[in-house]
Amino acid sequence: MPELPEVEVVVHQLRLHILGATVRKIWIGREDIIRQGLSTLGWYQGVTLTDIQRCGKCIVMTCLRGTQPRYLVAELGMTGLLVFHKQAIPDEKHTHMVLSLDGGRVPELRYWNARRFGRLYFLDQPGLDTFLRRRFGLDPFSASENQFVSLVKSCRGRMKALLLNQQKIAGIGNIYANEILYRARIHPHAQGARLSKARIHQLYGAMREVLKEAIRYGGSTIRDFRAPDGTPGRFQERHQVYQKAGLPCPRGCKTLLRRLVTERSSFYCPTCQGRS
DNA sequence: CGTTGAACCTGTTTGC
DNA sequence: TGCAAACAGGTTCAAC
Repeated sequence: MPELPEVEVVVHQLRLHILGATVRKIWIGREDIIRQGLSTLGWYQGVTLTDIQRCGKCIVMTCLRGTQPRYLVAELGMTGLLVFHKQAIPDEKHTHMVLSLDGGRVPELRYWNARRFGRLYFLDQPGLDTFLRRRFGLDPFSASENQFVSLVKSCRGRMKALLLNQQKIAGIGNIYANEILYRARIHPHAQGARLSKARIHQLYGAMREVLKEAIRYGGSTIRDFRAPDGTPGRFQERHQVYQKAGLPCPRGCKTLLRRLVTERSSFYCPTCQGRS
């Protein structure tokens, strides 16, 4: 569910509603949802949320107590949600954390996750630095075109795999990898190193356009995704290829879209997205 | 180092 | 209808 655009939408709403709020109480449903920092939980009582950012697909909240910062990092995985009200979640049994807040526009923030592929991390500054360094490569919006060209040129593997590799470029998941490659007319199995500079230029533009447009439409809701206020995304209405195998190519080339089942599902047009 | 596939979980959809 | 298999937005680890 949550790839860069969805996380960006979440962060935007969190900033509007809970930035500056104080954490009165933290309720944890099951402790194994916390991958790091369980023993530091007590420290967070009374902290103020002074900054909220997206890093890759993670939400990073700065928690200040006096002048000391620590961080709460939420990883959503496939089914994770951060929401303001219980009405926004399908059921109560997968709520794993509730922050009770003072001084924000909403009284609480809930972390819900049915499949529990995502986790929570309570980190100090060095812990956060290590976490970010080990995990995330270039950011699609901060990376220059030259940096992106070097990255692609150094890739001996498949382009789809490169776009999904968070340590190389952070934030893109299966939906947007497919949509980006379709827009750039590049085959999911094209070898990065063999693409011309002109085609990498296309890809760089397609990546930023698709992600930007998806943010503008509130992300994609396939099933569970909601913004914190409960609003579903609308970008799924604009998907060109994702989960559309068997339908005609939207460019009108009369070819039927296909699905490759190696790795994770790749959806593409065999005519528009020629190899290499 | 790069690639592939399985594993981690739960829920929903599909097919017999 | 009933049940099993397939599949789902992600990450990580082992094996090659």
